Amino acid sequence: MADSLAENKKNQAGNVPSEGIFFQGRLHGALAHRLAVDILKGNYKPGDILPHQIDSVESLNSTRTPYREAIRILAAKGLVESRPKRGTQVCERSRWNLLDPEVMGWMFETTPTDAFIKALFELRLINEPAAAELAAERRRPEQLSQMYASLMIMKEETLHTERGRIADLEFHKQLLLGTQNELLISLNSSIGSAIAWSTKFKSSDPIGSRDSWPDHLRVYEAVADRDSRAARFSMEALVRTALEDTRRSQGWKTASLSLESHT
Amino acid sequence: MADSLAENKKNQAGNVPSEGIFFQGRLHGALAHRLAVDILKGNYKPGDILPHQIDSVESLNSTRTPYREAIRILAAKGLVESRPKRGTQVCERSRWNLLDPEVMGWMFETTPTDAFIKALFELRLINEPAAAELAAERRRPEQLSQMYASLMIMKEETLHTERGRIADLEFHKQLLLGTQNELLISLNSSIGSAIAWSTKFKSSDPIGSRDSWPDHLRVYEAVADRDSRAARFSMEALVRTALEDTRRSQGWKTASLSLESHT
DNA sequence: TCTGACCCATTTATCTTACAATTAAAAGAG
DNA sequence: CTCTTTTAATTGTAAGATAAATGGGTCAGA
Repeated sequence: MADSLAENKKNQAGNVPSEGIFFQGRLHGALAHRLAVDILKGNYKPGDILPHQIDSVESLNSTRTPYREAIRILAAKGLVESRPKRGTQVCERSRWNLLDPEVMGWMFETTPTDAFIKALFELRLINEPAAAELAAERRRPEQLSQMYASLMIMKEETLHTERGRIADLEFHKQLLLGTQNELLISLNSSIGSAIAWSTKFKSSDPIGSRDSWPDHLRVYEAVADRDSRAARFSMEALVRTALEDTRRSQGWKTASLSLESHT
Repeated sequence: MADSLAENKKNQAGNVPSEGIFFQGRLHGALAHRLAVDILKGNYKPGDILPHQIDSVESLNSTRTPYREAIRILAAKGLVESRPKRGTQVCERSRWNLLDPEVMGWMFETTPTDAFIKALFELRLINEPAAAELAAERRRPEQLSQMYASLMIMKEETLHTERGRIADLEFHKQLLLGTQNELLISLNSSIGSAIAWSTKFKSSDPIGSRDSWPDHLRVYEAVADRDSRAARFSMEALVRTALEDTRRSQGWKTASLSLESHT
C-alpha cells in the first residue's frame, strides 16, 4: 500500500515505453490514478479530507509538485476541491464528472455497482439508437467503409480476441462519427471504455452471451441504406441484447430497464 | 494581452472575495482559463505547440509551478498533451472533453458556432425527453416539491431576472435528479451551463422568445401524474420551443433539426 | 552511392528542494 | 457577542538537478 511509486515508475521506465493505461509514465499521473481509485472505491468518502500535502507526499515517496499536479487533475474532474486551511476535500458524488473518459475507466477498475451499470445501459439505450438514426441520414462514405472494415474483422476474430474487441469499439466510434455531432462523438469516448469493459466481461463468460455480430450487421445495413427508422430499431435491439447478456452474466434478479421502445 | 495576471489576482483579492467565474481565486485557475479560451477561440489550433514553459511563464508574470498546474488541468480535459522534448501540443478537437462543464462554460465565452449550438440542442432533444419519461416513473416527493417551487419562482420572475433563470436551471436539475440515474444527472451539469447561456441570450432578445412557462407547467404536471408518455411529449415540446426561439434570435436560415419525434 | 540501424547530444518537460505569502478557520480578548 | 489575533493549511516563488524523447549524425552493410 505504502510502497514507493517513484521506484515503480523508474522500473517501468526501464522496461517498456508504454505500460498502457495504469502508469501514464509520469509520476503525477500515477499519483492521480492511485488517489482517484481510492476515492471511487470509497476509501475516501465525499466530505472526507485527504491528509495534508506534506504527509501524503512522504507516504507516497514523492514530492509536493507532482502531488499538487495530481490534485489539480482530480479537481478538474470534480472529484476533489482544495482550499487553504480546510484542506483537500472529496466532493459530493453528484459533482463528479462521471462522463469523463478517464473517470469512467477508473470506475471500471473497481467492479462498479449494479446501479452504475444499469445507469450506463440506460444512457446507451437513450443515445445510441438516436445516434444510429442520425448517422443513417448523415454518414459519409468514409464512415461507412470503416464500419464495414470493422464488421469484417469482428466476423473472423469474434469478441474473444483483443483485435475483435477493438474492431467492435471502432464500429461504434465510426457510427457516432457519422452523426456529425461533436457532442455525441464526445459522449462516445466516455461510453467507449465502458463498452470495452462489458464486452471483455462477457467474452470471459463461458456460457451465455449470444453472438452480437448479426445485430451489428443489421445496423450497418440500415445505415448504408440511409434507413433511419431501421437504424434506430436495430441499434436499440443491439443494446438491449448487450444489456441482457450483461444482466445474465452478472446474475441480476431485477427485470430489464423500464425505458419504453420508441420506434 | 500580456498584462500581469499576478497583479490582477492581487487586486481582485483586495476587492471582492469571489469575482465569479473568470477568476477562480487561484492563479493556476486564471492561467488555465486564459489558455483554454485561447484554445477554444482558435488562437492556438490543434497540433500547435504552446511556447515553452519558461517563455510562457515570463510573458504571463507567473512562475512555473502554477503554470504547470494549469497545463495539467487542460490536459485532464483533453485539450492539450505535453511530453518532454516535443512540448505542449493542442490535441485534436475530437479528443476535447466537450461535455466537461467547465469546458462547456468556456465554450460559451467565445460565441460558439452555429454547428455547436445545433449539436447541443440535438443532445438535449435526445436526452431530456427520455429523462422526463424516467423521472415520471421514479421521481420522489422531494424532487416534485422542488420542481414546484422552481416553477412558482419562474412564474413571477420570468427569465428576465437572475433569480428566474436560476429557478429554470433548478427545475431542469430536479427533473434530472428524478431519473435516479447518476450519468444523466452528470450530463445535466454540462448541459446546465449551456441552458444558462441560451436563456440569457433569449432574454436579451426584445422581440421573439415566447413564454416557456406553460411548457414547464405541462412537464411538471405529467411528472406529478406519473404519466411517462405525457412527460416525454411535453418535454420534447419544451426543448423544440427553446430551439425555435434560439434559432430565430440567431437568425438561422436552416430548417430545424432532422430528429423525428418518437412519442 | 544508397540504405538502414544505432548512438549521442540537445531540448524540453519533469522532479526536487527550500522558503515566502495568502487564506480562512479557530481561538482568544475586550 | 464582536472583533482581533493566532495558526494550520494550501498557494506561490525560485532555482537547480534529473530524465526522457526527438533529431541528427555516424558507421556498417548492400
